[in-house]
Amino acid sequence: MQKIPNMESFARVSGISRPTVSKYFHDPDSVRKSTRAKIEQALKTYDYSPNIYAINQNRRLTKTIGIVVPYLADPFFAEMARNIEQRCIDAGFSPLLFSSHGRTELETDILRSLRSLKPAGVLLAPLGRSSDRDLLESFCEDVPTVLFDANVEGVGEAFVGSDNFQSIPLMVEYLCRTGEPPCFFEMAPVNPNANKRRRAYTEAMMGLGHQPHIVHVDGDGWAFEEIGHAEGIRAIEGRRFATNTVLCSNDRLAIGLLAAAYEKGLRVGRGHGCAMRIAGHDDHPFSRFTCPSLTTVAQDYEAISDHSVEALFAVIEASEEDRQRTETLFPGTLVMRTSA
Amino acid sequence: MQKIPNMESFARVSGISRPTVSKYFHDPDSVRKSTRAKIEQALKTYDYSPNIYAINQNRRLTKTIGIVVPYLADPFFAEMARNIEQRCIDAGFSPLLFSSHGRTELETDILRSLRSLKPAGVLLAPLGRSSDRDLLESFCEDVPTVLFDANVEGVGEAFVGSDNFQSIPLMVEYLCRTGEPPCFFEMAPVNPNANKRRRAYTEAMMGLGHQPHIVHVDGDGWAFEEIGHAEGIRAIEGRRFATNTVLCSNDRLAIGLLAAAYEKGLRVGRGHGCAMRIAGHDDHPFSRFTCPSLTTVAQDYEAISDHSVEALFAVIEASEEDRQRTETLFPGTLVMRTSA
DNA sequence: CCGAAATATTTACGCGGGTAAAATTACAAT
DNA sequence: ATTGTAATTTTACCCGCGTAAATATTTCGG
Repeated sequence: MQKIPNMESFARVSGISRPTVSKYFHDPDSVRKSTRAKIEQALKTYDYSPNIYAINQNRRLTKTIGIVVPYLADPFFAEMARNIEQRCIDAGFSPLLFSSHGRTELETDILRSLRSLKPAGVLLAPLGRSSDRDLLESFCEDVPTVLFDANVEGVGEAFVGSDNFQSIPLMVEYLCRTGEPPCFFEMAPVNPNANKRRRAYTEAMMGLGHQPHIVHVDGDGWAFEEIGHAEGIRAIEGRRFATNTVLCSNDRLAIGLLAAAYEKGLRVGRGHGCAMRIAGHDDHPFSRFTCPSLTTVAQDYEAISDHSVEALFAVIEASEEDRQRTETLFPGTLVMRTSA
Repeated sequence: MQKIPNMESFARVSGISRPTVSKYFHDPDSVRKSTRAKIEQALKTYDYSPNIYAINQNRRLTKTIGIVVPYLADPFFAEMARNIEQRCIDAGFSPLLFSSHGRTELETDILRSLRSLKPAGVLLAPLGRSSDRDLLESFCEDVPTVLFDANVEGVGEAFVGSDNFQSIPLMVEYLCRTGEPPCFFEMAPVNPNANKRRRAYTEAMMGLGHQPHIVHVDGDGWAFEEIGHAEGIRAIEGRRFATNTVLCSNDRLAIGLLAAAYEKGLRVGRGHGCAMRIAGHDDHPFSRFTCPSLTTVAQDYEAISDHSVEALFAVIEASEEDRQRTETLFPGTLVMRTSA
């Protein structure tokens, strides 16, 4: 199949003028039927596709959409990104995926290069605490941006996430009802969610008339399992868990703690002969396959990603005026498995 | 800080001609020192960066590098991609990351749009069996491509992966030496590696004078843990494992089988009181945190990604002539944990 | 079959910057 | 100071396509 270098030549061989061909590529239905037939015939005979760079250079807003997640090696974000990507494709956009890998410099680099790509919009799950707020703000002024997963107050056109103040009490209530009230196992918070979860835990416990017990451990970065494991062992050895039930700030931490308990010979579960109960939060894709399987709260991945995308499209289509920032929180659902 | 719309204006305010500024942006050292100082001074005073689309449109080879993996929700590929991304950035390229999500159509879509991006090169971990070979071939003719993880015979400028015929025998030998000879637990192969591993297993067993036992289970797609779990339970119930030791085709399958064994009340490990031993292959990032921790063969992630990138750079810099296709296999190392 | 509105196509120009070749400059050696 | 040469800078002309305005064509009521 003969390759055609540019639209000019392609227009010539299809017997149509170049601008009409250009119209066709933007919207095949915008040209006369007979014209369209001619073009599509030519498309079968010759190998041609418009040059992406030339297309975008002279257009005010491109068809690309940036997706930025803090840590792609976390299957939670990988799944989320997958969902979002698909929605964008379905809507005729070209998604570009970036991961900050938990590093502030990378996030800023990504935003910088994203800005020069002039994307139609960006879906951003920010690092959170360690994000460069000034940069974020100025970025969001240039590019329609929807935040998801982690909120940064006042930044972006919308925020979509899950409602920690609903999900954590849900779990606390369940744990209290079925056994000893839980301690809360957390690490240094990487984003606002962690803080909210701690507060939600404390409030829920107080509400039920129990004394909250927070086991706070050190550890930086995104190697949550590692932290949960190493610090879990230390916490167990130091008898830092006041009750036999531990609610972890997230599933990955719980997976680490599960490994710690196993190593220390503690049987985890709610049956007889079990020394401890462990619960998580997020319904991580691997939580079904831990031993024992992890009782957790499922975030509504799909609702969050779907709604994020829709919110972004709404912003893109709306004019500058209606820039009413919205925050949407989805409730979690209890996933009872065998660990608690 | 005042925004400057294009290079023309920027050149004017810095008192230099546009083409010289253009040169500067390609290589700051290629202009006279005094010129560079002027430009960098202006860069501090005004806000300007060249338009990406305009830059690339008229250049034969861009500075973008495509990275394509079959399934990004698999932390193995996520880690790999992270590594590769970083190397590309360090070398002054702009990596773009894509995931086929295990679907052939998506892989072809990605390759198609990648081709029109005119990337300097592409690092591709193909789906394997379900890849569109014709498309792959024609793609590789247009774009310098290095395959990694899964090979497609004869396609691309190079292949970099791990040596299944070294790693599997390593594990088989270890398992035979320390207990009952292993069965081999596998699912329908998604790529050539799976086939190689089965053959390597069979040969290794024969070589040691043992009868190979292959437990082949059904299951499509990339939900390996799910398959390992569901089919693992059936295999255990049906007593399909001829010995108490199971070598899984990969870690994710092993994670599923581990969950199955746990549910069936079978204690896994090599100590007394253990009913079975389970080993994996890949050293998946989560394998350290399974219960019990998974004995496996570590693929040399870093070596593979590093070498892939270097191979690609070599191809990019070399001329058309020296297109000697190379295959590089890295050996695995035994990671003894507690499951076998 | 006519004429006006609605569509479709063409004309003409611009976008932002790459890059060969010409012109200028710098620098070292006479 | 002069000259030769290498390094820089300019000149000049593209690239491939978007898009407003002008023109042509179709559609359709009457």
